[in-house]
Amino acid sequence: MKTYGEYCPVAKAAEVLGDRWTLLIVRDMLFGPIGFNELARGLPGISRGVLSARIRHLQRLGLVERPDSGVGYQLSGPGRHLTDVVRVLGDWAARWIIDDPTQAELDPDLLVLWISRHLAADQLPTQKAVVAFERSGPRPGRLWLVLDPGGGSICHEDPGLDPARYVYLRGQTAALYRVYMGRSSLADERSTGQVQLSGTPALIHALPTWFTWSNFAPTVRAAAAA
Amino acid sequence: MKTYGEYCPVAKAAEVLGDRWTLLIVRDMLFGPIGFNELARGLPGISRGVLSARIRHLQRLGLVERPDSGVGYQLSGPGRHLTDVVRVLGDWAARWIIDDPTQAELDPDLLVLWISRHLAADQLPTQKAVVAFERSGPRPGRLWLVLDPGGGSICHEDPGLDPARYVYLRGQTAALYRVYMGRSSLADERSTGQVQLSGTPALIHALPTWFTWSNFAPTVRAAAAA
DNA sequence: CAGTATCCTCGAGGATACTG
DNA sequence: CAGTATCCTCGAGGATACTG
Repeated sequence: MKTYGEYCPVAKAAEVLGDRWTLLIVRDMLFGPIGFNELARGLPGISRGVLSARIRHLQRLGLVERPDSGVGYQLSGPGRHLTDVVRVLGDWAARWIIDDPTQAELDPDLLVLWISRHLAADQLPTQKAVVAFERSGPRPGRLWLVLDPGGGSICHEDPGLDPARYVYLRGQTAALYRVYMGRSSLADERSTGQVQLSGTPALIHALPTWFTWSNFAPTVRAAAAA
Repeated sequence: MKTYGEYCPVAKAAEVLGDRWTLLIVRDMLFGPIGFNELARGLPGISRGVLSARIRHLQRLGLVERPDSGVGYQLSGPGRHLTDVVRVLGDWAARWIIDDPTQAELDPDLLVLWISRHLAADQLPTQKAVVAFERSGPRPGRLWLVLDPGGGSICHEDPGLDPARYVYLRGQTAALYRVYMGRSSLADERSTGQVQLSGTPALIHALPTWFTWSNFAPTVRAAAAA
């Protein structure tokens, strides 16, 4: 990283975190240990070379380390203290900057990935259940999120489980992004028909309890209320 | 700025603040309205073209505006909320990153500029007083800080005021940087002879009350104590 | 004081293919 | 899965001189 040559903590922080992608890598490591390819998947557009260089740089600074398991990476003690930094940056942008998503930002894979990273661990179905995301609009497509008490996993093909364990979530990607970011609620989007749930009634009823949505949704809601 | 194409507040914050120099420009605007050349002086190494482009960008985003006076720039409402962001970033680096200054970071002009921006407004001398900074070491030199109740101004020539209103602060730049950043105290550096005060006794006695030092000094001290 | 205009270089990083 | 290696381009931004 280019330095500033200033003996100032703000300049130091900018040197450490100011490289392109670095802050987003830290953000994605805040959820716990994560592998190289999983990081790459969550950062569309990053090249493998850059991701590799960033991780090595963060390791050299002592902010990222190998987990005891030896696979993937995790934040070190000092790195975990970046939680506050990421939260404050995100809260600021959620309050003052963020608008509706642009067309280019409507990445359905990323959305489902993020949704799958924000699950209510204690509310998940005791028996495997499948949320089938079906997006309408310009580029229709499907994704399946398989949930069990241990968490969720994303499939690009129908996992082919018991049909009674499916719930279908249909709508435009933009509508689901709004729900995720706290610009609207699932209930609102359902009542306006932007998002439709179908499938097993018990699962339709339970689905809203599974997702906790974006960490910044409360701030977005507070900003909208102000 | 390059975008990330992600609908995420953290990515948005990184897009807005992630350009080289931007965060430091915001930092220097947090003290109140400031002019173009004054900004450039506080950011050694920035080119006038880049500074101009950054300011215009921040204006377009609505984070920076012209003060009512029409001269210089100031943060807007949303921009002022970056106070938290800058503080958290700096606190993190002050706690986990910052070390003693490197040789390249020992810029005496910048140090005196920063000292002059952190004055205890209600403790300043009622009559003009001059702090003459005399640095020893590889590149000796002098700077004069003229204080009055309205604040301070830096001179590169002896302002030639009443000699009874002078206090001389001698030492190596590194020692004064340590004091500024909270890695040591003025009293400590004086007791070890790293910094020497001479001149009018009443001013020597009063001098420690004039300076509040870096905003991050308390965090640096807390980190050292831990 | 407060910028704008021009030139020029270097390196950041995207794309891609490859390896263990 | 987890990276490394290579190529290539483009644009960021430093240096400098100039203007109102």
